[in-house]
Amino acid sequence: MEITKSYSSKEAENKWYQYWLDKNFFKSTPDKRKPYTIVIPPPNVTGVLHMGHMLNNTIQDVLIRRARMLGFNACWVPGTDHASIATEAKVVALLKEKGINKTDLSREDFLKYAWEWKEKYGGIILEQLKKLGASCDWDRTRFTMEADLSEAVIDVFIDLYNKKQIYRGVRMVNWDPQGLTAVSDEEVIHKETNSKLIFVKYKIENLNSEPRTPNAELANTDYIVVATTRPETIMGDTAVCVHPNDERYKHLKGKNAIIPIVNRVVPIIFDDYIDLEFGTGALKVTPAHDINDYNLGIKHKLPVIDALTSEGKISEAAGAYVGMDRFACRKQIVKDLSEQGLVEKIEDIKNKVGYSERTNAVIEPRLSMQWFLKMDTISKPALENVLNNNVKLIPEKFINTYKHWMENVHDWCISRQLWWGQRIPAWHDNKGNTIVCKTKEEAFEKLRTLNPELRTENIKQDEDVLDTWFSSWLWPITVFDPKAIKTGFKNANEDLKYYYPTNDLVTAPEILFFWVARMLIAGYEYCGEKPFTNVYLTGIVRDKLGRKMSKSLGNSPEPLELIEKYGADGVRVGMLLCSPAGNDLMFDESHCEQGRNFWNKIWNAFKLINGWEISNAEQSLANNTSVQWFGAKFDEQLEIINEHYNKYRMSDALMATYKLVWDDFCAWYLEMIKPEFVNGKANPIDKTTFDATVIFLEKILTLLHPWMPFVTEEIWHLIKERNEMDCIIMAYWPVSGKAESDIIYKIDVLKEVVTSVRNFRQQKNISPKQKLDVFELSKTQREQCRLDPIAIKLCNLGDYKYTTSKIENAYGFIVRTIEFFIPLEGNINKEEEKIRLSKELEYNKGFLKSVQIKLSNQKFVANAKPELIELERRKQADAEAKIKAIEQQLTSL
RNA sequence: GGGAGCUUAGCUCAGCUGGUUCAGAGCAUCUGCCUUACAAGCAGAGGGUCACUGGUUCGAACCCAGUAGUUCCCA
Repeated sequence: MEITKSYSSKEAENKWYQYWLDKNFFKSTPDKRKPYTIVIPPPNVTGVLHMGHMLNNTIQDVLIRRARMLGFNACWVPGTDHASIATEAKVVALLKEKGINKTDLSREDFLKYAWEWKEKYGGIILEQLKKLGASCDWDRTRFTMEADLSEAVIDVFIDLYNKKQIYRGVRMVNWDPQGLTAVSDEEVIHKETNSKLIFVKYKIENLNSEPRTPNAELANTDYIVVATTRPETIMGDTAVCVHPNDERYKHLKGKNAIIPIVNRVVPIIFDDYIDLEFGTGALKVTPAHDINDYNLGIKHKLPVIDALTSEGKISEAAGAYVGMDRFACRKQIVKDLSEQGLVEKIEDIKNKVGYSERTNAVIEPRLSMQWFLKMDTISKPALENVLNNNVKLIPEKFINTYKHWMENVHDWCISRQLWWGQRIPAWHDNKGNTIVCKTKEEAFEKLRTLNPELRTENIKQDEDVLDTWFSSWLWPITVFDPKAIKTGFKNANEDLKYYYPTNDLVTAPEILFFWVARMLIAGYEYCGEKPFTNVYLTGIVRDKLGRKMSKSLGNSPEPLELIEKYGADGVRVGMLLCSPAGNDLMFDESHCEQGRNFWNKIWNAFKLINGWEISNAEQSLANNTSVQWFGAKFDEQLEIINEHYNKYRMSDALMATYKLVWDDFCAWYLEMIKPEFVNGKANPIDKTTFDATVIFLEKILTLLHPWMPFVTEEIWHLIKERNEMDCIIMAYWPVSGKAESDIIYKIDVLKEVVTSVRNFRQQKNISPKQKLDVFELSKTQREQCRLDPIAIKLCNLGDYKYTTSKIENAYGFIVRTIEFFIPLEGNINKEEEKIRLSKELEYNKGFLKSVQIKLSNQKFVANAKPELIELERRKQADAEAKIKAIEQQLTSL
C-alpha cells in the first residue's frame, strides 16, 4: 500500500471517529459480559470546552477504551446539566439585548425562551468532546431537565419531605444580589480583600446626667466607638454589643446608644461572643445582615431591620439613603459621618469577603424563607463507606478533607429564586397552609381538609426551583432509570441493575462536596448501594505561572485550536504526561508538542517496517535473539504498565508506554533487526523476523490506543487489509506471558557495551562510519556470542573478538565485571586514560568501602534481612573484581 | 482563626515496605551528527546539601518533632 510521507491527523480523526460511530463501537447494552461504566460529570449546558474538560474527559476516555479492550462491556454515559443560575443569566442577558425584561414576562414565556436557547446553543460542548475522541455512548445522552429526570427530582423532593428530611424556614442565606437568588455555602468563594475599617462614634443616651467613672479613660467620652467594614448597614443596627468583662465599657450597663444618621435608640448589650482584641471591642449588631449578629439578635431578643433590598440597595426600612446601591452608600455614609464628626479614624485591613461562584457579586447575608435538606443522618452512609474504603478516593489524601466536611456538614439550602429548573412541588393556600405533592389537584384535595372554603384559584405553587445539584446528585441513577426513584432499586430496569454501581468517576476536587458527596448520599438513600467504586480526582489546570486557567484571565489556550495544531492524539498525550492524580498541572503547550512528536515517531516506525522487502531466507541467530528479547521486554513492561493503571497512576502508565515504544521498540529493537544497505539498496528481511515485528507493532499499538486512538487506528488498518469490524478500538489488550529475565539481562549488558563504544567514538571524535574492533577479555568463548552480530551492527564494528590476555595500546572499558578493549594505535593518550581509569577506580573503591562498612557492622548483620546481606556480599565481590580489573588496566598503561 | 497537603535537577514530576554509590524520569540545555523511518530526528554529555534544624535507627529523600515557604479546604 502507498503510504503518505506524513500522517494527517485531521483527516484520520474525522474519518475514524465517523467510522466508530457508524459501526456502533461506543454503544453498550447489557449482556453477559461484565460491565465497566463511567458517567460523565455533566458539563454545564451553557459551557464550552475548556482545558479542565479536556483533562477530565481524556482520562475518562483512556479508562473506557482500555476497559473495552480488556473485554468489559464498556459504557460511558454523556450528558449535560441545566445549570440554573448560569443558564438563566445567559437567557436574561439575551432577552435584554432584545429589549425584553425578565420581569415583564410570565414564567411560562420565560421558560419558552430558555428552552429555545437551550435547543439552539446548549450542549455545544458535547460536540466538542467528539473532536477529542471521546467514545461515549451518545445514544444515552441525558440532560438533567428532560421530563423524566425532572420527575425523578420532584419525586425525591416529595419523598424526602415525607420522610421529614426537608423543611422550610427563615434562615440567613447567602444572597446573590445580582443573580437574585440564594446560593449554598459551597457556592460562596471567600476572597481576601482590602477593606477599610471605619471607627464610628455612637452617642450614648443620657450619659451626661450620670456620674462619670473616674478610672476608665474612655468613660469620659459621651460616645462609644464601633469599628465596622460595613457602615452602610448602620441603619439596620438594633444594638451595640460589648464583652461583659471589658473594663472599658462596664459603666455602660443598662445604657442605650444612638445610631447615627437615623438617630434610633438601641440598647447596649453584653455578650462574651465579642472579641476583645478586634477593633474597639464594641460591635454594632445588625441581625438582618450578618449571621453572627442574627444569632446574637435571637439570644437578646432584638428586632430585625432589613436595611437592604434583594438587589443590594438600601431599603425603605432603612429610613435613609433609600434606593442607593450598597457600595455607593458605603462611600456616602462615610463622607456624611465624617462631616458630622462621627468618624474617629479609618484603618486599612484585609478581610475575607464572600463572592458568588456564579456571578462574582459580593454575597449578602440575607434572611429569607428557604427550603433545606437535613444532612445529619442522611449523610452517614456516605461518610462511612469512604472511611471503610468501600468507595475509594484517589488520591487518598482527599479522604481527610472529605471526612472533615462530612462530619461538620450543614443543612443544604436547596431552593433557588429562579425559574430555570425543577419547580418545587409545594402548594400554598391563602391561609398559610403548605402541602407538598405532585399536582395541583392533589394539593387541592389535601389543602381542603385544612381549609374547607378553599378554591382552586387560591392555591399557588411555590415560586422557587431546586438547586441544580439537587438534580445532578441523582445522575448515576437517573441516566439509567429515572423511574427507579419511584419503583425502588429492586424493581429498577435492566440498565440500572446492570450498570449500577458504576466503576470510576473522574472529576475535579472542587466539586467533591457539591457533587460527589451528594451522589453518594443519594446512591445509598435510593439504591442502598454506592453509585461508584473509585473516585479519581484530577488536578486543576493552571498556566505556567501557576494561575488557574480562566476565560477572564485570558490565559487559557483554545482547546480546539490545540487539537488543530497538534492533533487530538498529541493533545491527549500532552495533557496526561504531566497530570498526577489530585495534583494541579502546569499546562504548557510544549507538552502537546511532545505528544505530536510521539505520534510522528510511531508513524515513522510503521513506515520503516512497511517499506521492507521480505525474503524466504532463514532467520539469523541475531534476529532470533532480538525478537526473543523484545518479546520478553514487552511482557515485562506490560506488567508494569498494567500495575500503573490499576493504581490509577495515569502519567506513569503513559510514560512507561512512551519509553517502551520510543526507546525499546524504536531505538533498540528496530535498529537491531533493521536490514542493512548494500550498494544503495536495503537488503530484504527474513519473513520470520518480519512477521514477529508486525505482531510487536500491533501489540504496541494496542497499548497506545487508549492514549492515541486515532493514529493507532489509522496504522492498524494500513498494516494489512482487515475485516470491516476488525478495528483496534475493539482489539484485545495484550496478555503478558512470563517475562524471560535472562535475555533481558543479557541485552542490558550488550546495551552498556554499545553505549561504551559510542561514548568512545564521541570522546575521540571518531566518525560513526569508521569501523572499530572490540575485544572481550574472556577465558572461554561464551554462549553469549550470539549477541555479537548485534553489537557489530549497532556500533559499526569491524569485528567482535575474544581475547584471553590484555591488549596493549588499547582503550579499555569495563561493563559489569567484563573487560573490553578497543585497539587504536597511536590514538591513545595514556595520561588521559590514566585519569579516566583512576576516577573510575576511585569511585569503585568508595563503593566497596561503603559496602564493607555495612558488612562489618555487627548490628547490620544482626538486623538486616538475609537476602539483603547476601546482596551486599555479592556487591562486595563484584566491586572487588572490578577494582582488580581497573588496576590491571592501569598498570598495563 | 482551625484543619489538610506540598517543598527532590533550569521546568514538570516519580521515588510504593527505611536497605545497591539512591539521588531518578521526561522536557529543556550543551556537544557531535542532514547515518536513505523519523532534524517533529539520531548519538553522547553536564546538571541536585532531596526546604531548613534536630531526633529515632546499624542505616533516612522516606519515620518523628520543630522552623520557614507555599497551596487548598473550613470559619
